[in-house]
Amino acid sequence: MKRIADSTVRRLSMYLRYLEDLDTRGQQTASSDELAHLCGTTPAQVRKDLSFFGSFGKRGLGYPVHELTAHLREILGLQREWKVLIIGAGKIGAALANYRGFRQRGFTVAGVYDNDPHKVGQPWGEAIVRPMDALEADLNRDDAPIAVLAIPAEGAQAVVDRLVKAGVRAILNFAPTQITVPPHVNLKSVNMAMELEGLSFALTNPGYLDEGAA
Amino acid sequence: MKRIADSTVRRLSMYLRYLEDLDTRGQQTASSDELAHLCGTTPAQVRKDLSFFGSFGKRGLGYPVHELTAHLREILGLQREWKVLIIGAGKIGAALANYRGFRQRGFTVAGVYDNDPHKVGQPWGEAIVRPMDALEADLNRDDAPIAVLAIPAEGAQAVVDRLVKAGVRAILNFAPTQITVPPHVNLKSVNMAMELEGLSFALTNPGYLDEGAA
DNA sequence: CCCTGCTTGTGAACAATTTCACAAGCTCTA
DNA sequence: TAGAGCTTGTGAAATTGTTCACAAGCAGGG
Repeated sequence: MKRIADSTVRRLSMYLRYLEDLDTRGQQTASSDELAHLCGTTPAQVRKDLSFFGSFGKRGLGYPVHELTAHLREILGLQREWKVLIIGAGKIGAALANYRGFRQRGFTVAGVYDNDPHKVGQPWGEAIVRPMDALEADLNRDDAPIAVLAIPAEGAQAVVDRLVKAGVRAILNFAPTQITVPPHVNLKSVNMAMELEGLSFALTNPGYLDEGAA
Repeated sequence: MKRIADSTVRRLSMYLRYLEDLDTRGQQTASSDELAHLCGTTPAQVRKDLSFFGSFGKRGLGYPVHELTAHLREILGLQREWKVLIIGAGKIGAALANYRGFRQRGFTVAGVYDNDPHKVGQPWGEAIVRPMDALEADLNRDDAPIAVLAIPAEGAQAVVDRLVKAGVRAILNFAPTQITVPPHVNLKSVNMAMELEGLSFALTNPGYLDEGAA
């Protein structure tokens, strides 16, 4: 019954990635210290993060790698398959679909949608690009719960509204604009321009100092 | 002399985007309330964020759109041109380079690098893909301060080490792996798999509840 | 010029997250 | 069985980030 911080979930995801590595290499146990070093955090943080969900470790020994991997997969909801709709048959969507970790983690592309008549009907990975207008009908049939929004900012909100109305319950937004959704829908936004501007800020204001404008 | 939170910088970036919009539309002033609604935050947050850098508003009126736009550009270091190296001539790099906000904000692609002999020498946007081996020599010549890492996880750290040694001072990492850099180098990581897993978690554990494992 | 209505700027209160510090507990050895 | 050496799990403290609440200040009207 406890709220889990977003940052915690992101770290869990990272723990999982490295535990999988260790597991493949046959390592039996890993200490919070080892995990912390791999993931660039602190041992205390690792222990606290995991403790929200149970006691998975053995004192004096560390965490059993294989078991913890399974627990994390379950916590993150990765034992099942997630169908993913990709909205926008451009470079970003292609990058995502090509990414092999995508499928390894149980995410499969259920469909690709675009407005551009030149793209509609073209093969795209293992799918065929479908017209945006088919969204609603397809959704009723397939019931894909996650949508990746990889279209320009203009019109993004309108597409989101359609997705939400059609029953999508989670959206990963790459459009560089603010999107609003009803509270029962989960939204995450990734904004590449924003990240670059963060770097620009850091380079311009070394050490994050306030230059005292006036 | 005050530390600025990462979240604050991201919001500044968002304020700038919407202020530019308002400015193009000829709007003279904007209140913290209006900005907050556009950006999905609170008026108090807007005022606090801006107050770290000065007093840009007029009480009773709001903020002068055009002026504040200029101030934010300066704060974020966007009056100058930033040269960006793209490491990895794949889909992600292409998505970034294609993105029009990229150039609008003063980021220009200074070079694209890849190891794949099939890609080296090919035209790529307005650049020509160069071999990874040319990195060091080119950097001495061009001195590009920002690098975008769009290569697989394997070998990412090695490439980063080379970039750092060659004088790169900011890195935007899309490789799904933990990267370490010396303290004088700025690093931001974007991990698409992690974001999707965050959605999976949210869908699996509605309301972010602790299911009380045992 | 004074009053009303509105909006900023900001210290102080609050909330969330991270770090600390240490008791509890496991394994191995003798 | 007792003791040494580790490492977990977790309340409490510290730190970091957000929200509140209100005095200060500007514009416009009478």
